[in-house]
Amino acid sequence: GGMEPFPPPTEDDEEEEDWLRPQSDGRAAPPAPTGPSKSLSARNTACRVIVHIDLDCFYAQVEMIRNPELREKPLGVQQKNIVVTCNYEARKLGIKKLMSVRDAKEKFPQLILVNGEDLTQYREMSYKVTDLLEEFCPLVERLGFDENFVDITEIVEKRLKLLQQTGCSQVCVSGHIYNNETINLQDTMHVRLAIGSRIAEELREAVHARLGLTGCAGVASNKLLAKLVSGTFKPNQQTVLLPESCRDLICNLEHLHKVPGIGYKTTKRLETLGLKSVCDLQAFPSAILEKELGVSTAQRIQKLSYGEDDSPVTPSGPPQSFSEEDSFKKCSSEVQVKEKIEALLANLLDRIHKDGRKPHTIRLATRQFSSTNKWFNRESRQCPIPPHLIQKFGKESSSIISPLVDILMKLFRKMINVDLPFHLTLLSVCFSNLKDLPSSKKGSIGFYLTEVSPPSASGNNVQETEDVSQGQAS
DNA sequence: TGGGGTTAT
DNA sequence: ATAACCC
Repeated sequence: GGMEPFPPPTEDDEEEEDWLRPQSDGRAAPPAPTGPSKSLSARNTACRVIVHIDLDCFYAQVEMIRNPELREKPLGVQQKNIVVTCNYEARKLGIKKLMSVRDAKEKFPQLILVNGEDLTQYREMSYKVTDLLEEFCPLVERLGFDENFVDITEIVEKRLKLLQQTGCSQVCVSGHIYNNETINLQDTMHVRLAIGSRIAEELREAVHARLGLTGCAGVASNKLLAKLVSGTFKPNQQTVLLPESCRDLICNLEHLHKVPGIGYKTTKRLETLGLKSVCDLQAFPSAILEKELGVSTAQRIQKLSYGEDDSPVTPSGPPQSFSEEDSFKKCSSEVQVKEKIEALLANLLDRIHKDGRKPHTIRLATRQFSSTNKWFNRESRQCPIPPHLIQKFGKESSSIISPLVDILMKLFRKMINVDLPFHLTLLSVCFSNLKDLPSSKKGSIGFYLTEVSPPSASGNNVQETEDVSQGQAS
């Protein structure tokens, strides 16, 4: 049959091998050689086909899978006093994301709430989705727990050639076409996007069949557009954007803040300049914009306002950091701080153990109470983890936990003067700078990299974390 | 407003 | 270490 089975079969051909194999580590990859056999997606930015996959009310879906009784009932996922997300039964009743529990109960007192403060289940399901998408194609970039970008240019290219060989002139679109545009078979980009829509359908179907999750997809020629178009038909549907409707999509955005990449701060500054809409930004003199925001941001966001985005789909690979945080009304003694830290640490050590890599940096973050500006006043201190402790990460947590608590308490005292009264509303512990095992195995790639690597400018390439001048919190 | 994440400076 | 961005 014409349908291809799910992981693309390793069938035929020459240079295919190149892109089918993800590098062992996506981000540590050396600068790409610009040879003649460079993959098309990286060479040609104008002709890409990108899918954005956005799971429907992700946390609520995970909870409904865990407890199917909740399926047909209005369900909210609660963190502290907030309903962070809810299923569609609840949305029908007017419950909104990030609504306070008070408002939600007022709207509908029988609303079922489950606590979603522990992200473990969501995180695990999230990576199952990403892993599944990676079976189709190595270029998968995560955005939060519930969104992924997939660069399917190469798959589309392969199917296009197949179609051309068989002389088949029929192309069928899956799902919606933005603005109800019609496909022009003479236009090769139209045909590519149509093929892209079939692949998007297959991705969504695989996610549903294998994991039981539904979601939306957007198909377009870059990440910005794919993301924007994926939301046009909302639960469990998909939409493809043809180039002719690009303007339409971008100009229909009611506000600058809706453009991914233009956040709270830059929206405020743009408003200061008198800009209100995306069209305002398109028409604004670039020289003035550059003076206000700096050349790089100015040029980037002005391109975004035209729907242009040449940023690549960067494979996320394994996480760069592991963190856990807890917020509360009040924490005001060192003893309380220590208790909170111990709880955060226990879960983190478990996660790091399962990951297998070793963190080389540890960070503590706090939020201090302040009546004005309650959000955003976070501070942090970090330091390298002493080498003798790094080794112990794989083993039982019993021997490593108390030295880590000691380090974290030192970092805490560095941030907070404990001789004065304090009032914390959040504590967060983060492990980062993750490395594979010390790995001095002969014959492994690590052997050659560590032994042959040239001396750094400082003349020391071993254990140079340089996070903090003193080496450790003191 | 939660409990996470990323990259750039 | 912070600031911006994303969910």
